[in-house]
Amino acid sequence: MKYIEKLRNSGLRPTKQRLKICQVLFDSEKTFHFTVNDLAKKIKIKIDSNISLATIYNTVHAFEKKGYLKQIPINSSQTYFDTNVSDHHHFYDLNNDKLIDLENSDVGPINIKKKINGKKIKSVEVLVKLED
Amino acid sequence: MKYIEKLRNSGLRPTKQRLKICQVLFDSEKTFHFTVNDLAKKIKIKIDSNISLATIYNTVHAFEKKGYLKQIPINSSQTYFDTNVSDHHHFYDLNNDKLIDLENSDVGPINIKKKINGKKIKSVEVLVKLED
DNA sequence: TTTCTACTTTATAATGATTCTAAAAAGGTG
DNA sequence: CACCTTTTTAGAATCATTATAAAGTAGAAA
Repeated sequence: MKYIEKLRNSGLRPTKQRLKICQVLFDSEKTFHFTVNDLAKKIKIKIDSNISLATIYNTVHAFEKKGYLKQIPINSSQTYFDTNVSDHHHFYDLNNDKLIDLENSDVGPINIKKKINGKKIKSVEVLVKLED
Repeated sequence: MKYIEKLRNSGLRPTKQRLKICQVLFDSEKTFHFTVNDLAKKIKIKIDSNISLATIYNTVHAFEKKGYLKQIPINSSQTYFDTNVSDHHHFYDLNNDKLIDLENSDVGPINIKKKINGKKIKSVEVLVKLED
């Protein structure tokens, strides 16, 4: 099945639970943003099965480390993840805590002129806060 | 004293504790980044007095709401604040969890081309992740 | 298939930052 | 000073996340 490779690449055995998590994460047409709690609910609804939070955390973190998921840099009580792993940015609507993708092409090139000794840039992420 | 106005502007009475917090936050030559825990330690060392965490949280949040402090958008178990409230950005060194200011002039203009219906932009923040 | 071992899952406990609470203390106005 | 409101504080509560350890499963090898 198509998710086995993704799991193995992430250093995880393809178990029933993990394949179900993959289904919810990667089977949908559109990418989406989620917290671990959101994901747990979605799994319960879509797959009608209870997977323990520990397993979900474990799987999500492995995917994140491997680049199959991205963490969204934002201050919130929960950690937000994105199934869109392309190079892009976010709007954050302060009035309802919703995130909206901002494509790279909608921001234009960002040129970081300052260099830090011995360090290289891993990512450049823009967060645009919105209000009414 | 110079911090009384800042406190009153933030809707807070100038109490002994809050004036001490102001001293540590705003008396230094350079701006700095901190977590509430960092700040509590700094107060203990510099002012040699114990102010309860509840009071520090309360004061920091009031200043943040009023714009005398900024929250730094980043995923971390603790919330990071910045006494530099000018329009600027950050490097985040993943190897040691340290933040470094990135002045606006080191990034160049950022042009957000996408508009969201009925919403206005409150801030545009760039986070540049660094690694060895 | 059977066995064996390492990896998984899970419920539950532990952790740690932040928020809440309620009683005692302090601010500040008259 | 008197009074009332705000504040401080220690400690409890909350809540996301991580750790634990016992029972289950994957998968390689015989």
